Amino acid sequence: MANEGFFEKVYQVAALIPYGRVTSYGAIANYLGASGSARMVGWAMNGSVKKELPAHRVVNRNGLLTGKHHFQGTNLMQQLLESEGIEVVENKIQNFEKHFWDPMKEL
DNA sequence: TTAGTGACTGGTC
DNA sequence: CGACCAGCCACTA
Repeated sequence: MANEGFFEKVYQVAALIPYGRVTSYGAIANYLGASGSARMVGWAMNGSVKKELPAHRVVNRNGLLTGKHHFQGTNLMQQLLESEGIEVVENKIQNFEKHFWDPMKEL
């Protein structure tokens, strides 16, 4: 687990997010040891679709679907989250702490 | 090469 | 408690 670069690790963690769970960019960045570089996690997610990553399970620390704009349009991200049993209202996850998945804690 | 931008976060006012 | 500022690193023009 030392060959991967920053992006590879981001992809790895994102791919490990279990069904019905969500995490934040900061959590991933912190797990990678780059807590101050949460933006890079978001930038890495730029190729999430190509990497087939469940980017819809990754939101900012507020549980807000900040990146939903990068999805196919509009409510696709919210739709996916709701399909997994996650309550989403106005692009915001309800009970975020309850659905939160911490890579540092789970991994 | 320099400058600008961005799927973020934490602290301060 | 809502809004603003600064730090962070990679990529594009």
